Amino acid sequence: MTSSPEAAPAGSAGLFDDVAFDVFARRCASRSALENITGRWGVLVLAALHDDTYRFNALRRRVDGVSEKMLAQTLHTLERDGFVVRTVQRQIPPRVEYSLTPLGRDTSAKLLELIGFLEHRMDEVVAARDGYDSARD
Amino acid sequence: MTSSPEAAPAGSAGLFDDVAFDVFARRCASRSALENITGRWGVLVLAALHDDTYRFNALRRRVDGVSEKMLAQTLHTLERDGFVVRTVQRQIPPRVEYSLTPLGRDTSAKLLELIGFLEHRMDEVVAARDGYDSARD
DNA sequence: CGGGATCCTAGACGATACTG
DNA sequence: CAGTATCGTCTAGGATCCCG
Repeated sequence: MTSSPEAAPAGSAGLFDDVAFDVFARRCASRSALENITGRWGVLVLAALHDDTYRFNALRRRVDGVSEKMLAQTLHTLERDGFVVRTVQRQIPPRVEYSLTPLGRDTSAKLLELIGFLEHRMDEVVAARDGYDSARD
Repeated sequence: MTSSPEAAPAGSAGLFDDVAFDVFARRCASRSALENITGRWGVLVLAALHDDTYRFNALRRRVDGVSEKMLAQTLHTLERDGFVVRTVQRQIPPRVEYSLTPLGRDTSAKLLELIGFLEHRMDEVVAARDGYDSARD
């Protein structure tokens, strides 16, 4: 195996010492990949695509608040990283569908777990916020 | 229990219909909470704190690339949301330790799963990037 | 319908300096 | 050591227009 310039520096393995990538290292490729899937819109797009394939505007409606520009940009990034597949059906009007790769599906499963967990324990978060805020009016 | 203005609009439950929070809703409190834990520095801080308690500057060294300002800001946000605890020991020089609440620990466990999964499959991501980039030089 | 191109602003972010 | 304060930069992100 040749050396990968994007991997973590040799000898600085992070959480898992059996892999060459370390998100804690600033320049490691896994850091940017993590940012892409946990980014503001990345998480939501991946989570949405876990259940269904979506067309652009349907996805835009599903991910409440995303602009056209950011949705397009997010989809490009996720496609480049191998999480999302873009399928074009030439016809009038054009029909473009977005779905997940196997990698994307496994990733979104993890994200869905996180989201489900968070939604189930949001009452604790809300309580913490209330306490924190009222403690310093 | 009184009605919560931050919860998802009634009738618009998202992924999990047994909770009142929906990250897909723009104004739901769970959306901002999700952003706080999956944000650029939030993930890494929570992941770092899963194993150890850290002092400010040690954490700064651990999370490669974070600035003082962003670390302080991230810690404040996570403390407010009830994920992180700040413990001050008055002495000279001052000693301040950051650790996780039970909620924070459960959350970081999920994040660690995601990170581990990603690092283990980064070769697929790297390959996808190579293919994508060479396809349109 | 699916987006690319442009323009613009708010806020994210980093570097530095300073305080207890 | 553990921050806060200030300032400047930069880019994420929104609004708009337009084309196939």
